[in-house]
Amino acid sequence: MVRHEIEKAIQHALEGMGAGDIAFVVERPGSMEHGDYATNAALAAAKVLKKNPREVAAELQNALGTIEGIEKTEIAGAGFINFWLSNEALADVVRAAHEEGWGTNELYIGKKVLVEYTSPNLFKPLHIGNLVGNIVGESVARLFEASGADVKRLNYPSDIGLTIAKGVWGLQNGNLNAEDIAQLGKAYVAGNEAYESGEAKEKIEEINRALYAGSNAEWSALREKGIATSLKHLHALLARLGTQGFDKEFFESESGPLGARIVRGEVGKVFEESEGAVVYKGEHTRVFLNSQGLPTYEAKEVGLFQLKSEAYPSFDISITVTGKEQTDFFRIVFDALRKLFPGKTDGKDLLHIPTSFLKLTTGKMSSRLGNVITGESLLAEVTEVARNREDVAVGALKYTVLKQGSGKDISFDPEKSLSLEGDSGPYVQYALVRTRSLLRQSAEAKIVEKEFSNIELPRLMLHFPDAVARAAGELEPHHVVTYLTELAAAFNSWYAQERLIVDGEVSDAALFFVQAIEHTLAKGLDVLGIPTPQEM
RNA sequence: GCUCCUGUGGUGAAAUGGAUAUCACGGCUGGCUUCGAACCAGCUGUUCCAGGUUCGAGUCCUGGCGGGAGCACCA
Repeated sequence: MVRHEIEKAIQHALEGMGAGDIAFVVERPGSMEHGDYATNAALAAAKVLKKNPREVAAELQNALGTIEGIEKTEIAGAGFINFWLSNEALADVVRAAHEEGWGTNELYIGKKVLVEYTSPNLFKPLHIGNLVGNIVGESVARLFEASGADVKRLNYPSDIGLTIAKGVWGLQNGNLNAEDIAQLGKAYVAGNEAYESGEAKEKIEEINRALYAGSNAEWSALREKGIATSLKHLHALLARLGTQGFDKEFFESESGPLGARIVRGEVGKVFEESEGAVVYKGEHTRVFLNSQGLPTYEAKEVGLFQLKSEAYPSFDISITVTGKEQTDFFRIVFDALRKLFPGKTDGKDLLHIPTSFLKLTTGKMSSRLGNVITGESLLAEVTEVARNREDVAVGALKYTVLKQGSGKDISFDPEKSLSLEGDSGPYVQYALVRTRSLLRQSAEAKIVEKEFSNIELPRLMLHFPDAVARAAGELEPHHVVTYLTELAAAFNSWYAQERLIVDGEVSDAALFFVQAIEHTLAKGLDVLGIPTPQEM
């Protein structure tokens, strides 16, 4: 890596100038006019040396000597030093893009990372929020993998509780088939209505208690059947979204009782009793066991953590992806977990990734679908706009979710996200498709040995691994999205001006170059979990 | 009320304390006998306000104002 060579040279030069311990960065400059890399080292050193920054820059520039791969350096602005790669170094970038490990880094090498995401309510259709969590979680998992980590994908479905009881009531009352996903959905809706209206509130609560206790064979059987149907359907839908199978699924029916037992054993130590409930007093008080002695969401997290650390005792980082409204909740729960399991949490990272709300902006869609927008109906709607291409629809959806930093709400307009013009998943997919189309057609052309040179695109490709590394380090996939859009735009612009295949002949060097772009776009999309179509 | 998040062109976003704040949409203008027009080329800004820290602030700090979320037995 040329960047490391630059860093080494600067460090060495600074030591010679008596400023060896200052912090500096070598980064991508804001504009390509400022070279391929820039450093603020002289600005930082000037402060320590109490000298004029531009003088320090000149001194530093002289002290750098020759750096492999660097053709030119220049002092600019307040005292930046800009670096330009040599043509040979840029050719190396194109070559590197053909290698297996292109775009990977070693940020998390040797680390075991647990990523829990999606976490649906079984019996209920996958909700838009679940969809967002799935998209973010999958990309984060892939970013960790690209950074050398051993990733375990985890799912934590809710398989017991009021939702399930409503569904079981609906199944029984309507005599519906628990093995049919459509009928299962109807059963939940019916149960929910009956509960809300008061028509069967007591009955459903009775079912709920019986399911927890396992005291009614018929109800329990309906529950089991419904769960199996629901899970199967869930896995099929997630596969369509490009989620690789989960390594493990933990269920609330396991985590609840386990968590309750652990919490009960720690009353008077980590937890205390208050108004008949068992609470944890952290930043503020949270209830872990309610006054009936039943585990709340909090205690279930305790059980879940126990299950996770039994399955993967040597994990280094444990991540939970959920809606951002749970941020505060997780802060306190993680705090409690550290007190509860010091041996299992010391030196480990427990992280929560908050996901944004997806706000649909078209009236058309919400009116057609009503208030409840399921992940599946959204996907169907977007697919229709995407000329019936589900892979393009998935790309549009995922791009929209991943293109911005976490914490902000996402406005999603199915029309605009699939607009024929830029800044969308299909835009990047389209650029990729063009490279692939070029490569296909080149296969039928005569390959000739001919010079080919393009500086612009290799200068951009140079920064691909850094974009992935930064996204992985910050847990912010949008850095990759931004980068890919820029690369796709640069490629499209080049493509509009240049012809590759002329009179049935194509230059071997040009072909090699297009392959490099194809690899970069494809690997970038892949790390986001966005489909990489052959044609559109 | 307390706590956390957030405020950037008409709209949606980007910018690890750095250089002339970068893209996209919409709008206007032009481009398909051409390797794919889901594309390309061109035209349009008080970073909410006021102070402060810094060689340098959209970014950090303080105080306002606006938006969102969370604050005891739901998940």
